[in-house]
Amino acid sequence: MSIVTEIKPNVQKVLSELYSYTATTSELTINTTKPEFEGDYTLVLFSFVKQLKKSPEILGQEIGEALIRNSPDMFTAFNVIKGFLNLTIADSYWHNVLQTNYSSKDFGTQKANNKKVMVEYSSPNTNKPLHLGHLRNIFLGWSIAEILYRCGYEVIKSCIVNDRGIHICKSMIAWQLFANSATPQSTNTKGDHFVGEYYVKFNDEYKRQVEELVNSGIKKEDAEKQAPIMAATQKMLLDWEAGNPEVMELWTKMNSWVYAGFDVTYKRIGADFQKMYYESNTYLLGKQFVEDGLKQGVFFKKEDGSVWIDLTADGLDEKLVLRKDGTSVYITQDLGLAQQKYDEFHYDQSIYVIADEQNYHMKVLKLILQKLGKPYADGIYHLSYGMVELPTGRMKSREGTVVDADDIVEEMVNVAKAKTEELGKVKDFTEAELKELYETIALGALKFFLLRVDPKKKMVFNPEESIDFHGFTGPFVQYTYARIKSVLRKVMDIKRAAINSGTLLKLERDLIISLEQYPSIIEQTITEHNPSVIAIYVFNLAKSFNTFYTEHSVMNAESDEKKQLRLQLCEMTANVIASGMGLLGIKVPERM
RNA sequence: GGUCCCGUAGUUCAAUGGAUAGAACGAAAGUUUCCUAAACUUUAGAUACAGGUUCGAUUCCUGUCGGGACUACCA
Repeated sequence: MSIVTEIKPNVQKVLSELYSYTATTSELTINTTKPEFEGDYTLVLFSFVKQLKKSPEILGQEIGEALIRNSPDMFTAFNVIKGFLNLTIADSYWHNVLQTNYSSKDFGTQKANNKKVMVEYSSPNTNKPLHLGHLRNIFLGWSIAEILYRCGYEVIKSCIVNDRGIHICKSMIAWQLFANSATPQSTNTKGDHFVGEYYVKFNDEYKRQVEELVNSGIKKEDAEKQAPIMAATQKMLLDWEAGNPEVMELWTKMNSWVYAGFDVTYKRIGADFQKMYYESNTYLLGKQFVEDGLKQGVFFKKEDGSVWIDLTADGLDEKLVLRKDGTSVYITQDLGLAQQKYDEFHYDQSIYVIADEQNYHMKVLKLILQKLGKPYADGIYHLSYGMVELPTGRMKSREGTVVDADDIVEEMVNVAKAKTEELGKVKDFTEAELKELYETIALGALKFFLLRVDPKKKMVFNPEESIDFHGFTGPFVQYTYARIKSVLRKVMDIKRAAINSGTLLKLERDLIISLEQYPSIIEQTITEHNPSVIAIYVFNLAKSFNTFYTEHSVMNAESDEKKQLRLQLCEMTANVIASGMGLLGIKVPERM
């Protein structure tokens, strides 16, 4: 139980005893005490002033005295400033926190809870390589899955691959036209990049053809339809839908190139999936919903035969669910896929990591499922995240301003290498160890950078400035860990006795207080679906440790008791850093 | 037009309605005979604007200005 949840019943008891007032837990506001005041945690008194008809000063005095009287083991001092009751928690309490948890590797995590949750993330198109936006998605999805897993959920990571449609045909057509049978192997190109090149070639050629037609006097709108390469693409899509063997073969071949490329990237950045869905298999799903929906009166049919749902009462619009030609649209497929996932896994929750441009779409999806009375509808959660933008604005593939995922990882690795060599601290590492270290630091920096911001908010990535290993970064936290391990390596053989007494110094105390908050931080992360809470926490913890470490020696502590205490502090800090970073998908190096 | 999101130091990000709005980078100045200086310490610097709600507002409400997303029988 966290210190805050322990303080609350004590306060409730006091309020009841002194004033016969019953306070609910949520009425009590308890914050950490600001550094400029004396105390560890602070009870905000203003909310009781009116009901209890006493001044904040008197209330604070009376409550403070009663708390110490009732629980001298927990509270040792208090002071009242304005409407704030600052409480000092007993050293013995903090000692106990440390003693109980310092060697635990899974402090803050939880036992199995028999809940099953699906996390769908990444969800790429198979016509181009992954970019920075995908990385935010992937790191977020992986992290939230890991956090839930470590907190007792059964987690199924899934991915819906957008492997069909007009955009896929575009790269296929361009390959037919321009590739001369070239392959990733023959050109020594990573498969997803190889296919992506043809997607770009398509657009270049398309633009050229449209321009040519416009110059010959055709209206732009018509030119866009008439361009031969576009007409060929449209035809290919029809052929694909008809199952034309030649087209299917090309499609299979090119997609396999892309998958081989994705696999390399996924492996390098540590992404994994238990279940892959392919849109080519799911795009016809969902039609059963149309029947059911019409029968239930949730959907209605227009004169032309198209089927709709009226969501105006919910503040949304009318939404099409079936075209007049009887084919399904995107939302229909998603209805079908949600059902298929449920049939397969019977999830309690289904989290979709999808960019915020689809907020409306996801709202509609959930709403329709609720209206259809699907038992799994309420468990659907859209983990919406903002776009990653460049200083110049939004990334646009057509303008070539997309930051490629593989490129940025490689660049980070190069910086990690250069910086490591410059510092020269690991000259005895083998080649393999160095390579691993560079990857650890590079991905640590990148993941931390993308995860430290609230997912809901859009963020800016500055290619020059974002590659930084100082300050609020992954490498800063990793470095703190490496330093601690360096100390601990030196005392491997020392037995650590239990330390239960002794006055804690300010910086020792600050560190324990911070460590104690870790479980609550994880809980907050889950309720908010927001890993940035952990990133911010773990950074502050590292900072807190560094301040302590600079000020107080561990090896040459004032007494053996202090030395033991600080070793425990070191070990617990290292464990929490490793754990927290692990929840973000970031490794921590023993040395760097 | 309608719906929704966002405007915080020069820049990138924080702040369950709580104290004097925190960090980081950048700028300026310091710290190493001592456990890793990828560190630590200090200084300067911000809530777009106008109202309202209340003991108290960056946070909630209204309006203005500015930015973005969505609003396809595209996915």
